[in-house]
Amino acid sequence: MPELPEVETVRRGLAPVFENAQIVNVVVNRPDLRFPFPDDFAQRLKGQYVNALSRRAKYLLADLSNSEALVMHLGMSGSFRINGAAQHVATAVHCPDKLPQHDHVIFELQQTDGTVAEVIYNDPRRFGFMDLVSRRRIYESKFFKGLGIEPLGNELNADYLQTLFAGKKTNLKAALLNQKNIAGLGNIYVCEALWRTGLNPMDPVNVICGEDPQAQNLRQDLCRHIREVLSEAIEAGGSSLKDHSQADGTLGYFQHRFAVYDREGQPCSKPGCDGEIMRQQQSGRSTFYCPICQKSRL
DNA sequence: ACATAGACCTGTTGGC
DNA sequence: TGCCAACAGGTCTATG
Repeated sequence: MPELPEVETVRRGLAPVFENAQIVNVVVNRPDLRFPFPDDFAQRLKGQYVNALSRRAKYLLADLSNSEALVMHLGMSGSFRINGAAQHVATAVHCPDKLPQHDHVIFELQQTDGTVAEVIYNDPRRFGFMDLVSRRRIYESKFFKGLGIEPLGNELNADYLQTLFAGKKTNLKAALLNQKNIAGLGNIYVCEALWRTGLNPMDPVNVICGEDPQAQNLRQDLCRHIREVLSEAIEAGGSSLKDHSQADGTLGYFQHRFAVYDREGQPCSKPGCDGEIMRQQQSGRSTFYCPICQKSRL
């Protein structure tokens, strides 16, 4: 589930139960996810208050009262759900003799009104991970050091792309996926942003570099479309592939608005374009694009 | 410096 | 129905 809009959706869903709550218990059901849990993970969390739940790129950050931060990444298949008492019963009735698969971490969070909420991290593929990092030095930590700019902030603009891409030959798809350039985009939203801009994913980044007006416009358009597609997706509660849901169980619906992603063979929806969406592998991952309105500029 | 392939995992889907 | 290959929202490493 997790590119920037999905992680932001998760953050918004979890913030009400995490923020200002006290972590009264943590259950860890295995020694590792993608990486081993840090030493004394549960003990270090127990008793802490959560001051804020924020996001950087595809990471969630819980600021703790002991000045550590809980860093969480969802990998490919990580998700959270919040268990109220009622839902607990419902689960028990539904599958009485079976524990839910892949529930790896359970946070018990005491709310300011005294009730306790359970937040459960589930991750079938275990590409996600959690760590504890000093809050003050978090941006020097291995996860955040070298991470590129936030695409929704002011730093993403035509000049930034010119500086970043000038003289490079990397293809546009790879450059936008590279978290060192812009942090938070993933396979879906890169494909969508390039389609909106009419850029060919296989073209080198220098097709949008230079001082001529057309290149400048393309850079501006790309920035604008990146921001737009991410904002619209956040607005829609993210994209729910498979049966993936938000923390409260509702589904995001941006997947219904994909123009190219997972639409191989379907007609291009750009007005006046009669192209058909193609799929092509780029460094091992599927790229979706319209060969007509995303023609190469070389 | 950069591109590509492979690795890490499990689950789902589509073809035969 | 069963089996098998291909594929999946991410990122890290090794190799050319």
